[in-house]
Amino acid sequence: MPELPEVETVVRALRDPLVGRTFSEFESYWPNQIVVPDDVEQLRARITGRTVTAISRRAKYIVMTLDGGEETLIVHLKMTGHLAVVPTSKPVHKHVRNLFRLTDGDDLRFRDMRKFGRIYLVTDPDEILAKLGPEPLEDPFTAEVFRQRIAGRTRIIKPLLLDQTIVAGIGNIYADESLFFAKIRPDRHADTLTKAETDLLWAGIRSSLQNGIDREGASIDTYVKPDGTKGDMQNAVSVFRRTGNPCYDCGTPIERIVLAQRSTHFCPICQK
DNA sequence: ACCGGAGCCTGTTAGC
DNA sequence: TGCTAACAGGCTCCGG
Repeated sequence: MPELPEVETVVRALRDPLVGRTFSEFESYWPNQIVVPDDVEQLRARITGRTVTAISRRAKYIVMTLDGGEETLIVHLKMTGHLAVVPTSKPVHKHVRNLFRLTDGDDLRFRDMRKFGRIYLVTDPDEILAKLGPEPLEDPFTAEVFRQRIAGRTRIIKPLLLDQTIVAGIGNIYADESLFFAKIRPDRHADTLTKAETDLLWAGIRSSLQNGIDREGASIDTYVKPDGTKGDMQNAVSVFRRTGNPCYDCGTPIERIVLAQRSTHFCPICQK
């Protein structure tokens, strides 16, 4: 499941093959993934002839700026999305849902087994991105800012971490890993955390996400890098999907519970 | 403010 | 062995 580190890895891999390239055609095999504009024809008309001038990431969104500055193409991979630049001559994989043809013999292909991924073409990116909380790895996101953003919140901490308006980019894997780092049980209510615990959680968010980026993502379900190879973060998780296996710190079997309809993994001894 | 549930989806897996 | 049902989950919307 692509979260911030996985999306960052995808963006870095796409930058070289995509920036400077021009869209020449667009083919949609599953138009439901296109949220805006309303119809495929409009999307096709607005991107044809446009050149990608920049690609970046905001939370889990991939943001492609097109020349002229009037259009921004935004893609969210959700659960099983996979975005890659491949030669047009290559057979189209059965899970390719939307295909952007480029002028020089390549395609930007959006593969997505479960069709949860979303495509947006907007003139103002804020239409999609404005509601997001701060980027957890950027300088403005200090421990102080984190404390303020959860101040007064009574919700259970794990679902709170998954709320993209509080902090952007954390998903199920890195929420569990951050809480393990901070030795906080995922079912604690946010208003019971001490300042020291909140600071530790802030550090846990930063270090687990950075570790994920350094290892080029966690290939636990279907996630692979644009070139099809696996990331390495799945080999470095402390608790995620390790149910029943011994905690690396104390040997106690990792437990699995469900919080807000999400499977949640933690060490019942290390995490208080 | 917060919670729970439905919906979007399909490949994999658990259970009969 | 072969079938069905449950499960996985990021995000949005709805009702309470």
